[in-house]
Amino acid sequence: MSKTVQRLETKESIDERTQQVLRGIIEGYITSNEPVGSRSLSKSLEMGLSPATIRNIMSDLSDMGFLMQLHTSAGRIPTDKAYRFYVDQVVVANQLTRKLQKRIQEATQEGGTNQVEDLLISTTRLLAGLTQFVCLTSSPRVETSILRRIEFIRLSSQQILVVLVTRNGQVRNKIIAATEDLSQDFLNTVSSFLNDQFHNRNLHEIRQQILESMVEDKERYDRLLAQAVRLGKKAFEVEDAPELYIEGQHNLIFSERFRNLNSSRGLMDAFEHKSMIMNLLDSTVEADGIQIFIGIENELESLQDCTMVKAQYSDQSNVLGTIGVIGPTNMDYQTVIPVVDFTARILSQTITQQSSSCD
Amino acid sequence: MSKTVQRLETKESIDERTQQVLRGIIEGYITSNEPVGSRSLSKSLEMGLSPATIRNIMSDLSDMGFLMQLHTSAGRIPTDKAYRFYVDQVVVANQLTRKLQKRIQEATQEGGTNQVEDLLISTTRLLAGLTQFVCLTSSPRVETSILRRIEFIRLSSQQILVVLVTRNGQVRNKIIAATEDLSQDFLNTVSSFLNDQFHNRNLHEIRQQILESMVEDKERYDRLLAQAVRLGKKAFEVEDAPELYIEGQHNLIFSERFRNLNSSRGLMDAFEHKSMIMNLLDSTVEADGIQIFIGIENELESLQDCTMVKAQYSDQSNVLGTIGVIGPTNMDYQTVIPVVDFTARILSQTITQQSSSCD
DNA sequence: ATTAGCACTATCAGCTGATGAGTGCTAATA
DNA sequence: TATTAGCACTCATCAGCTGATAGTGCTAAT
Repeated sequence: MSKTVQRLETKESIDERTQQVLRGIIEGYITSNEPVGSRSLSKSLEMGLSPATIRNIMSDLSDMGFLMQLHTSAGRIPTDKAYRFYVDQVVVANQLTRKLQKRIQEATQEGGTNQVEDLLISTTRLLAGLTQFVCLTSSPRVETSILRRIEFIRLSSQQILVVLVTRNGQVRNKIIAATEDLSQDFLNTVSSFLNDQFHNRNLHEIRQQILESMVEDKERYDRLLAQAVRLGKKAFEVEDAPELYIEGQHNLIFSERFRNLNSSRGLMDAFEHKSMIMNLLDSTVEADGIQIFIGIENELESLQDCTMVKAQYSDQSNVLGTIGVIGPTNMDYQTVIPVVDFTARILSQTITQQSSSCD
Repeated sequence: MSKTVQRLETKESIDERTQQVLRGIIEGYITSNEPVGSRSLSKSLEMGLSPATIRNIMSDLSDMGFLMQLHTSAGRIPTDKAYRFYVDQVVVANQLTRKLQKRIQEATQEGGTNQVEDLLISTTRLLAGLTQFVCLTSSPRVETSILRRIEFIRLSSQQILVVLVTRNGQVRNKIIAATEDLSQDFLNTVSSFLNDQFHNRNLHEIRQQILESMVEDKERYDRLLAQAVRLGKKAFEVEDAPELYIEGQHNLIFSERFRNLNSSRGLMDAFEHKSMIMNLLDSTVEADGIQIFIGIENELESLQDCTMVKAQYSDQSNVLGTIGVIGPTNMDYQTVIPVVDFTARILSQTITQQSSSCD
């Protein structure tokens, strides 16, 4: 049933006037959230067309698959195909108001402790608040993060705390069990050995190399090296599951805009399966810029009544993660798109600043 | 409007048969979630009382304030006062099934990384799942936590990472700005100085003492001491806001049991004000055991359609925090109470194990 | 090519009467 | 005297009907 629709095409040539009518219907539906009928459109368009003429045009648009009716005597509403047309052909990259820009910038700046986690959470919350939709953010994959510093702290004879700092300011803690009692001094030697060895390498590479070291001739190891490898192995076994931040779920239920959604329940349930949502969020075709998935363009069935607008964020060199919102298909694309875009940019910028404050 | 009702009293002496009827109504309403009428009660009670007699008794109970009617021709439902009677007089501390006990124990055990945060989150989720209500847990107050270890890690000339480990296994990270470039060696000296000085003291005491040191004659300080105090001050300025974990909010909306709730919206909104909820959760009169707040016994207005069942958890010496559920007043007290109780015990037990694995 | 006119249709709010579950009261009963 | 049967009464709910409204499609006139 759920065959994957990559993207709806809108190549067909539609004559100018018809386009204008279509645009009118789409924007009417976006603002009113009500099916739009020929009479009211005739007035609001101010093109001097009678309702009857509009009806003819509407009929054509229905045949072309741009419009549909919920029931015979209701006005028409745009199909996913219409929104795709609208986004591709009509929406121009318009500027955000200075006011809004400032608001985003300020919100991103604040938040005392300058750790990435906090930044991501507050940004996610911000975007959920601004759009009144659900906002999702994937945290940087630890896999590809670059090691800035690793440190071992002896907690007791059986427990060692690993502190792992990545270049972009993520800090991970993990308590590992010690197989023998190691002194703090010894642990310091191990950390500085690992720091020297793996400085500025990404965690994936590091893990690889440690595994290789382990199969090498064990005879050749001195105690330091042996322990370094052993501790390193445990330390870098960071949970592969990158985190996903979700904010604004309550909008799904309380926001008026979501009201003609079939199953907000289904969506809520989907959000429980974080890994699935992660994949969806991070699966990205184009390298940069905004990506928009309208209705059935979404692979996930419970998302097929919604539009997802997302953008990647990155530091100076790498793509780190994705931030996006999920809203009704008749969202106000004209403002949502630039808001997501700008937020992602600011996020990138802030993270870049943080990670460049290394030595 | 919202005058504080500490606790509804149930001193009145009610004759045995009347009590049984009341109990029947309460349990009937708990299981069916429908007002219970005289006829059906007459059958289910099997006391050989005719509906008419039951009606008379019901009428008395209404006068005493134990029952009310939503409308004339509907059956009766228990008042908050009735639930209070039920909880105090009727519900006996019954045992959980072995099966359920095992389930709680297992769920608490798992979860690889043995840090308190993860434990609290997974326990909160567990309890929300078991009860199908909303579950709240307050994390241990950092204020009163006992220092196990503090460590400074030089990230760059301007940034120092503070790692703070408490006795019960909480790890806090904080990046602080350095006023001058300090070597890692020097930082190590500072950490071990602070560790010596403050080992096994709670953070609140430590902060006090540092402040006192600062006002002492500064002339007498050598460089080490001066820096130790300065860094220590920043390091121990941990955010005072303890964390609050909330799980199962969707039950509020999707669970059948919450259906006769006036405003789930109001509750959802209340949950946004975490500090307020925190206070509510942590404000505790009695020292230990289960605490139950029924309907209007709750101070918070939006909670007055609900019952909150909570219990504190602790390590070997101190109360650490509170775990509780919020559900409809006609929840199944017979099982909810022991579930919360048992979960809190297991939580205490697990945390105690963790912190006793120090040297 | 456009439009006016008309028949058609679905939804919605408001009204109706029937039904049923429940009560309270009173008088009969054990 | 406590219990119960009987009866009148009260509401909430539901199905079915109503007219109003807002939309459409089609056809014939412009």
